[in-house]
Amino acid sequence: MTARPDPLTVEVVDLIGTVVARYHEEYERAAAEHSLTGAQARLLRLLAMEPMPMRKLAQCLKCEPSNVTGIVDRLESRGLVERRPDPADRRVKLAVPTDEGRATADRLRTSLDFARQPLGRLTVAERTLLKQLLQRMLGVEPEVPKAPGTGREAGERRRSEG
Amino acid sequence: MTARPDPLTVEVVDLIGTVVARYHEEYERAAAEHSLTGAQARLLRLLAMEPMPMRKLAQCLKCEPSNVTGIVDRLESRGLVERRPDPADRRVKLAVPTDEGRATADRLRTSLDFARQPLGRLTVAERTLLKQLLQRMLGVEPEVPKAPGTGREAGERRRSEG
DNA sequence: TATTGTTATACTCTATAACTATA
DNA sequence: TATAGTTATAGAGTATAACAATA
Repeated sequence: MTARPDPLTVEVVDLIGTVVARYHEEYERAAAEHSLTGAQARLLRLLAMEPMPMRKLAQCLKCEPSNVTGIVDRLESRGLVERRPDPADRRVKLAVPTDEGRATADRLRTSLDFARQPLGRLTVAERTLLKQLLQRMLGVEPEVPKAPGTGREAGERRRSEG
Repeated sequence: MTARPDPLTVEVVDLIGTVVARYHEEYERAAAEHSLTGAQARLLRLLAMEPMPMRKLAQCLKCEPSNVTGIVDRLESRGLVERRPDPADRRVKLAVPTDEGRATADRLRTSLDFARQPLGRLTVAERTLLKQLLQRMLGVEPEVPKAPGTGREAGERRRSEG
């Protein structure tokens, strides 16, 4: 019967699944509003933060470099991205957003009000709490571990599944 | 400029983005382990919970009915799913998992240890808290609102640091 | 030789529109 | 007429393999 985790964990996982689904719908919707696919939107947002070589784009997007060629092609044909030679290494092409590309990326971010909409239901205290829980869940170190023992070290482990 | 939300909200949104990315990687990886695509895995898991007509599958998957035809075709050609006529309405075809399909769906669920892995880092109390926060964020009513004030008022704040 | 980016190929997913067989 | 499912079509993303230019 492939034992399931305890009911609480299942509930939380289901909730996370719902969050994931909504996040994606929202992302695709926002991208489509600008006539972009999800992949194009993700690539454009990456470049808006920092221009980079094709190879690095592939790493960031976790896909094969050959795919990046096509996605950048489509963005370039719409005047949102440019390919520039890297003076230091003539094999490398740097993908750089045009001014219009940057503007689109900016509007895209604004459209992504998944940020504010659902989170708006939470108080500041709750958001802080959620942040801490997600950080712990993801194994991310809190940014300011001032005190040596940040609170919950090994003391209160409590796992509940088989 | 397009004013950004406050830094705390941005941080939480970024964390949620990370959760979403990991969830997807994990899902695709688990599906690939069984030589399934993500879409095929999602459809098969739906059917394992409850056989349903093609039309309803499309609604659940939030895609066009014509897509479902192809996905079911591929699963059927591998012997994981069957199409059965609906006695009540001869236009309708019910998609039903075969025994092997059910077994695959079950193994798939087990592979999805995204469930236990990251959540294992949280104590039971933390998981409960996370559940409540996500429910509030998603606007989902807690399932047993016995008492008029369901609890998450101001009384039981419990943060573990900060 | 190794690396960067591209091309060629094949498969899947996706939406749209037109078709069929039922209702 | 309306509905369920399919087919046909086209575009996009994906991985693999082979290739050119450069290192």
